[in-house]
Amino acid sequence: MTEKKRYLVTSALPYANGPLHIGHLGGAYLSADIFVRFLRLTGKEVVYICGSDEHGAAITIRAKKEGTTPQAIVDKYHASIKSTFEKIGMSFDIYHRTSAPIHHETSQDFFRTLYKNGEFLEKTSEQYYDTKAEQFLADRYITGTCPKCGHTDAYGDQCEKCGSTLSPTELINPRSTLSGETPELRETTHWYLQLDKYEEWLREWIENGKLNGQQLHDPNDWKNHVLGQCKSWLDGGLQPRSMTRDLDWGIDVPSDIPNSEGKKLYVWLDAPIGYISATKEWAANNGKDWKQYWQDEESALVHFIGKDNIVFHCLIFPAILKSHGDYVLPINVPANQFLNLEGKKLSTSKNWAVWVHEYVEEFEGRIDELRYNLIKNMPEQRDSEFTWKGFQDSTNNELVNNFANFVNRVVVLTNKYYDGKVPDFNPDQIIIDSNSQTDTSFHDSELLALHDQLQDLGEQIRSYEFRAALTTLLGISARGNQLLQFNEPWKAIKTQPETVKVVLNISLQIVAALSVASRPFLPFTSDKLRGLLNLPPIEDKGELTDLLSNLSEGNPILAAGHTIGDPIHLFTKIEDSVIDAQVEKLNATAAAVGAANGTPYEPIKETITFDDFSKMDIRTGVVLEAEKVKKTKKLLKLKIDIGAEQRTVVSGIAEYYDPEKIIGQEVLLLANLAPRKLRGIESQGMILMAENEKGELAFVQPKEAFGGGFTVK
RNA sequence: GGCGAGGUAGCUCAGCUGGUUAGAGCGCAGGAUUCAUAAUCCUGAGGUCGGGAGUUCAAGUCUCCCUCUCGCUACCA
Repeated sequence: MTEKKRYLVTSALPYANGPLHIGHLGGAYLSADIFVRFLRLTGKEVVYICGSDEHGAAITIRAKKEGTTPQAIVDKYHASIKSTFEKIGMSFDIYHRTSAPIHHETSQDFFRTLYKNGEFLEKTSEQYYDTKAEQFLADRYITGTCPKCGHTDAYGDQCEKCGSTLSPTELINPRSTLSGETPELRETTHWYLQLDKYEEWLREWIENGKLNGQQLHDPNDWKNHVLGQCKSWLDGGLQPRSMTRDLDWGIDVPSDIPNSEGKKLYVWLDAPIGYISATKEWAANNGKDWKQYWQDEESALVHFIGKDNIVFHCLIFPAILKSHGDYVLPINVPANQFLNLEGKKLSTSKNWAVWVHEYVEEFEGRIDELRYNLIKNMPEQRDSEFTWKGFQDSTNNELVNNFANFVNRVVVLTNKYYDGKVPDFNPDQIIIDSNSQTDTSFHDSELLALHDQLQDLGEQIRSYEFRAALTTLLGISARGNQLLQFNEPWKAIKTQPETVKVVLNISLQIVAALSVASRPFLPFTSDKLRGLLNLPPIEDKGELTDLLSNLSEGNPILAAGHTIGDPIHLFTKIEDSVIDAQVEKLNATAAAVGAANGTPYEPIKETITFDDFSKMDIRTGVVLEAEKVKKTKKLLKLKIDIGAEQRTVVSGIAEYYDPEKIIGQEVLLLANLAPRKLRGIESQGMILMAENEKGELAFVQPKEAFGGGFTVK
C-alpha cells in the first residue's frame, strides 16, 4: 500500500433512527478502529471521523409515530449511539452530527459551488403533492396498495411485505401519510448531478487508479467485491442523479439559488459531506488545519463502510468531490460484506439482532471479548456469521486459554521466582527455541522472532486483513506458551536456574509487546496489561514503531529489575448457561415481535357494498396449457378454459408451480379484469391465488372435476 | 433473466500475477506435562479445492458450460 504522511479515516455515519447492533460494528466500525489505532501506534498523523446521520424522511416518520419532533428523535439516538460507541472502545477523534450548524453551512457551500460550476442539470418531473399539507411528498410519505403483492400499506419506495422496490406512481390508491388525502401529481424541479458525464474518468480511476494520468492508488489493493460492484455500475451506464428532494427535515438548498424554496439536499450531498464538516469541527477544536486532510496530496482518505454503501462511496461521492474540485479522492474503500446472526440476516424490524447497548450492560467489563469475536468473524471478503456458541468458544479457547493464560503463567512465575522483578540474565545462555523442541536459541534471536511477528501483524493491518492480523496476534502468545512448555522453567528452576532467567525475561518481553500490539484489537486489555506490568499508559505516539526498533536491536522493552504487579485474570470463561440465556432471549424477542407485529394474517380491508362485489365476474376455469415466460423468474403463460372461451393469462406463480404439473388444474379466474400486457403478452384476467404469510402461493379451486366457465358468487 | 460476489478439511476461513507432497484457527483422536483460569505442548486423522469440458510441460489459480448461496436489478392484474 502507498505510504502517506497523513491519514483521514472515516466510518459510515450511522442513521440516528435506532440503536446499534453487532452488524454495524463488524461492518464499518471495528475495522476502521483497528486501522486508526494501529496508525497511531506507528506515529502517523491520523484523524478518525464519524458522526450521526440525522436527516431524511424516516426520522420524521418515526417522530410522528412516537408523537414527538424529529429533533427529539435524533437527539435521543445520537446520544445513545455516541455513548454506545464510547463504551465499546471506538476511538473516534470526533463523533459529530449532521444537524450541527457547521455541517449545514459546509453542505450548502458544496451545493453552491457545484451549482456555480455548472455541474447540475435542472429537470422538472411529476411528483405527488399533498394539497392539504401543501407540500410535495417524499416516497416514504406515500402509502398505498402494493402493485406486486397487494399489501395495503406499502411505502412509495418499497413494500416491506414482499420487499419489492417501488416508485410512488406505481402504488394503487396512493394516500398521503400526512393528511390521509389522495395526493395529486404536480411538477417539481430538481438539480441532477450528471454522473454520465463523469463515467470516463471514474472508470479510469476505479480500474487503473489513475486520474488525469496521475497514479493515485493501486487497484490491486482494493477488494474484489468493491471493484466488481463499481464496474457493474459503470458497465450499466451511469444516469443523472437528483441531488435534491422535496422534504421538510434536512438541509435547505441555499436560498440564493433560484427556485430553492422547500427543497432539501439529498442525503448524498448531506451525509458524506458530514465527514468534511466533522473534520472542520475537530480541526477548529484542536488547532489543526482541516484542509491538510482533505486537500493535500500527502493525505490518504480511507472510507470504511458496509457493502450497501459501495456505489455511493466509490462513485457518487468521488464524483461530487471532483466536481467541486480541490479535494482528494479516497485511496481505498475497504468495504465489508454483511454479518449474519445464528444463520439468519440481522433485522431491526424482526428484532433479530444482538444490540450493542444491551451487550454492554449484560457483559459488563467484557467488551474485548465481543470485539475479538467480531474481528475474528469479520465479513472481509464474504458474508459471515456470529453465533453465541462461537462467541463462547473464541473467548474460552483463545482469549482465556491461550492469551490470558500465557500472561498469567508468566506473571505468576515471575512473582514466585523473582519476587515480581524482571530477571537479569546471561546473554550467552542457550535455551530451547520456541519454534522447535530440539534447536537451540538465544535471548536475542527470540526477540527477533517476536519482531518479525509484530512486523507481519502490521503488514496485515496495512492491507486491511484484520482477521489475519488477529490470528498473528494470538500467534504471539501461542509462541510464548511454546517457549514455556519446551523450557519447563518449573522444572529447570531446580537444576538450571540461569536458563529460567533467560526464558522468563523473554516471556516478559513478549507480554510487554502484547500490551502494545493488542491495542488496536483489544484496547481495554491493552490498558490492563500496561497496568499489570507497571508500564506507563499508551499515548498513541508511535509506541509500536519504537518497540520494533528496540527489538530489532535486541534491546529489552522491560529492563532487568523492573517490578511488575500481581497476577490478574484478563479474561474469564463464559459458562454454557450464559450462552443458553442469550440464545433464548434472541428467540424470545424475535417471537414476541412476530406476535406483536401481528399475526401472520392481514387486516380485513375496507367494507364494500354488494354492488362492488357483484361487479367482479369470477369464473371457474381449467388450465389447458402452461409454459414459462422466457427471461423471467416468476411468470407463467397459461391458457385457461372458461367454458365459452379460452383465455391467455400471465401469472406470477412460476416459483411455486412447474408448468407441466398444472395442466388440468382447476382454478378461479377474475374474468372481467381489464387486460394488461406483461412481457409483451396480453394477460386476459387474473388467477385467484391464496397467499400465506411467507408469500407462498396456492391455487383456489372448486371441487374436483367441477368444470370451467361457471360463475362464483 | 441480466450483473456482481462467493461455493477450498466436521466448523470458520487463507491461498497474490498458474509451478515442489493444498494451508491456518477451532473441533476430533492419541501421547507428554503440571508454572497456569482442568489451562499448555507434541503427534495424527480428515479435502477427487461445487460438477463437467478445454488451454498448458504444469490449474484451486486461466477459458467455456452447468449447478447452488448471497447482493443489486427486471417481470408477479
